Amino acid sequence: MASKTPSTEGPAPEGLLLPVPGLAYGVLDQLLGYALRRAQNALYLDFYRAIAQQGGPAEVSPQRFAALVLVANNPGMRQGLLAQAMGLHRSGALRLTDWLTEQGWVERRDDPADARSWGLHLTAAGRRALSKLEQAVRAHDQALLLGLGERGAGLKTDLERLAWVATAAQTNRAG
Amino acid sequence: MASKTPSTEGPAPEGLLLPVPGLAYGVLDQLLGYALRRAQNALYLDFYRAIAQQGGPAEVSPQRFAALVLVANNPGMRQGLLAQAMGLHRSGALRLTDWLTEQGWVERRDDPADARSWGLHLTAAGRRALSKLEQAVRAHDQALLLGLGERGAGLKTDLERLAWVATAAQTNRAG
DNA sequence: TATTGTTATACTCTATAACTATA
DNA sequence: TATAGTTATAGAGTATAACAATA
Repeated sequence: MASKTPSTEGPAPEGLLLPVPGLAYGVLDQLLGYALRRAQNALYLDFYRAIAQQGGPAEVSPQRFAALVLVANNPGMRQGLLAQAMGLHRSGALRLTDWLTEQGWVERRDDPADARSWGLHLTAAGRRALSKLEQAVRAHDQALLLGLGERGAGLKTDLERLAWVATAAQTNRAG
Repeated sequence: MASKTPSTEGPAPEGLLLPVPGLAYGVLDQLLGYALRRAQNALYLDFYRAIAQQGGPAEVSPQRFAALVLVANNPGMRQGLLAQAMGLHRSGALRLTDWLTEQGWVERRDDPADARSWGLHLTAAGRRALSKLEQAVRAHDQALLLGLGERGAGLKTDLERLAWVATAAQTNRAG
């Protein structure tokens, strides 16, 4: 490895990433990966709009939303498991949990099975917040599916398969 | 807007973001957006592997690769245009250009039409580097398409459409 | 000895604001 | 007065390493 292993660096799409008329994109136009990046960028930005518009609290990133959903659906889950599920380091899951706790949405309770661990639980306020957020996110997603027409359903399946293929490629190459 | 407009915040997927067996994902499993995030995450990580494996210089992120391609295909393009094409602030394009220049891949020349601007150009080394990188990236992308079978081609089209739909949704909502 | 969570720190990427020089 | 690029700085997000408590 040339230097520090950039393996887990962040991509961080930012502003709108759209084709600029008159610009030549070369290979990029042919790459599935670039099309994926553009789509992800657009959805990411739209996610915030959807939440803000709905009156939901800003600062709820897709990641924070995902964490809230996971805790809601897996009451008592450990922080470390949250980290694993979200592809984060333990310290990252800590920050995430801190933030959710500061919002009053999540609670750390003692884990009866292991005194080192926390069990994460939604508070009543967390359930209310999630309910609103989930509604907004669902509507947002539905609108996209609608815009895609009949291909929408297949797209989701294809993306899941793509994630699988890319991961398998990694495993093969690494292992 | 509720607070500071998080509009252009970075998502920064990190480690591998895969379904953890036994964990309940709730809505996430139903969301196109989450499937997209997972796919993007997997491809992003695989991109580095593909480049590193091919012997290419590490630290070449998808973004840096894209910038290199853009400069190659639009000789003399201004930094500001690069920023626009990549959804970045001017200062971000500056850093990006600085890095490419440090690698000896890109050169800033005076823009004959506007003394305030630079014209960005690939160096000979840049052309060589791009040639190697492009080969690796193309192979990487091809492997993914292959893994997807007949749905691969359609997927790219669908993603482009999805980006368009999400962007239109934003514009409608904002405007 | 390994694991869970924490703390402190550093690194990367991005944006904002103020500045220079051109237009 | 507006634009291109720069500089300096701040902010969000992540990782690393060392530590305490527990397994």
